[in-house]
Amino acid sequence: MGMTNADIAAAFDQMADLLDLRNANPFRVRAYRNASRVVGGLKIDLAALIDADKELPKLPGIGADLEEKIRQLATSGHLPELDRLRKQVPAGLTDLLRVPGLGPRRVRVLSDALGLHSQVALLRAARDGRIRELRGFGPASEERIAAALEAQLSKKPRYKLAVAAQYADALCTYLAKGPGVIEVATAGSLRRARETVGDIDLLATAAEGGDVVRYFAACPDAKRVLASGATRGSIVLKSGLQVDLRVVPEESYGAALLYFTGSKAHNIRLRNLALERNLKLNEYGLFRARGRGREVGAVVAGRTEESVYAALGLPWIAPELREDRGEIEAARNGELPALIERRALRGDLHAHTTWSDGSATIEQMAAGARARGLEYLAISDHSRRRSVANGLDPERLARQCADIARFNARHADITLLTGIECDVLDDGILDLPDSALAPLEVVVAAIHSRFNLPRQKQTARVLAALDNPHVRILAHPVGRLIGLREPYDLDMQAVIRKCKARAVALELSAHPERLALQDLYCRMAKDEGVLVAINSDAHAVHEFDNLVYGVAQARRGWLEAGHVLNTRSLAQVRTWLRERR
DNA sequence: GCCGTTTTCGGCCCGACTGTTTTCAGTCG
Repeated sequence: MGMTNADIAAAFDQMADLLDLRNANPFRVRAYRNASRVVGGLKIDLAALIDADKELPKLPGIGADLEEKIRQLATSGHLPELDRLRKQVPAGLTDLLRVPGLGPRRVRVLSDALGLHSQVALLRAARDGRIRELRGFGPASEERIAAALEAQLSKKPRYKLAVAAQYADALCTYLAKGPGVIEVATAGSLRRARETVGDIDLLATAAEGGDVVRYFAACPDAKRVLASGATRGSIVLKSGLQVDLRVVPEESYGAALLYFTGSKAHNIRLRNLALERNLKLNEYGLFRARGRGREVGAVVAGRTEESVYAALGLPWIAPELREDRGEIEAARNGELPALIERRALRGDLHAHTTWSDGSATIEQMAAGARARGLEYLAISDHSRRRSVANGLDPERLARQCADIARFNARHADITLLTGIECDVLDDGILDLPDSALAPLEVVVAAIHSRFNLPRQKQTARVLAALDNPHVRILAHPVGRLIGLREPYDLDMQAVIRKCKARAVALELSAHPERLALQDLYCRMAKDEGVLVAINSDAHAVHEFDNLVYGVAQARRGWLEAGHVLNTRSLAQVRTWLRERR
């Protein structure tokens, strides 16, 4: 039936939406949302396991009932209960849940009182002034709904990590000069280094919060102020990016940073751990629980993140791991990975020059790499099929190799490796003949055409390319461009197994538009014993700076330095590159 | 719907802000 984990997760999410709208038990709704997240974050392919008649592993938050529903989905592609619910709830109503400020209760009011079942109809009603008459709504709500819909219908994008990081840096500098501000930090998905960021979360410490929030709201780049209170403020920048600020006293810094960094699922796990120890965790600290309700006792921890984790019996957990994908268990068992850091990278195995579509010469790129602490750099320009990129044919490639040899003879502070980013043609044949590839040190295979082949054909094409004995690295394996082009349809499990069999490394492109391998595939590669190469794919000198984002993505994928090819010394990398299987 | 070395029933994370109220529900993160 071809049900992927993502399909199953989507079905559970729809169940949650529909149950929410039908006013079901909120904990039941949460169980479905939780299950959706768990299934969506799995490395193993559930449908494949069921197909092969194997036992499903015990998954947290998935009991007998949800396991049975997973089986139904995997075998039939349908969930009878979901189909039933769909008939009971007007189509389109779940779209209204996506409107900021609207939850299940208010959507139900809109549906019952005005028969509104779509965002377009809702916008019309808001403009006609029909919303303000409803119980629980007013002129301000109507205004906000109209504004949110207009923004949403014209699509509110998520921002690439590298872009959001620039706004965050500027705001941190501004905030640090605020009244009574002691410390400023970024939190949220930005600190967890997710590949895209929906909004920016900032944290500041100060004795008096209200002044800081007012100073924040008056920031020159703010277009609109959404909220402004004694400890929290929220603004929209001129670029459309939303920024939330939280201000806490110094002694709560660690607890607040933890709380504001998330993820939500990670926080809930921590709060449950606290409850088990008769403690209570909130953004102000970890406290002894006293009786029921909101009353709390003496503070146990909170000044630093480390102190809170320690009081819960855990070592500090890196933000990139905080997704409730097993990091709590790993921490408890002392099995947290020693995550790779940027300084562990000793080289870069994919970069371009003016020989194809790069903007800098071989000499300039080498100097830029050296200035950023790299000891070696592979020059891998495009192959001839990329004619728009001035791709290299065998004759030009041979001349470039001679150039590189001359460079290496003259320079001792960095070593260049000869290479190519070679196009994979339609049936998995490479763009250059073996005679041209054989003398090279690094052949990076890449797909730049026919992205919409069906899954089976695309996979066969990639597997065939991997059978070429000269291929050592598979470039940006899913071809996606964040926000521009979806990943092409590929059986990554099969590709990773083939890489293992052929001793080919998978590239994690640090280019901000790509940032692929995605985190889940990094973990898959690690589990299968396939090396990852974190490469810049730099077309200009400053693009070596992107390597830090590649490293961040690798950290989200639980990778240690030992799992990454270009943390090795030049001699070790050359040995590895020469190996054939 | 899940979960359990005190439990197979009765819990389920927790607080801030807003708008619409006249003390609080709904939404959000």
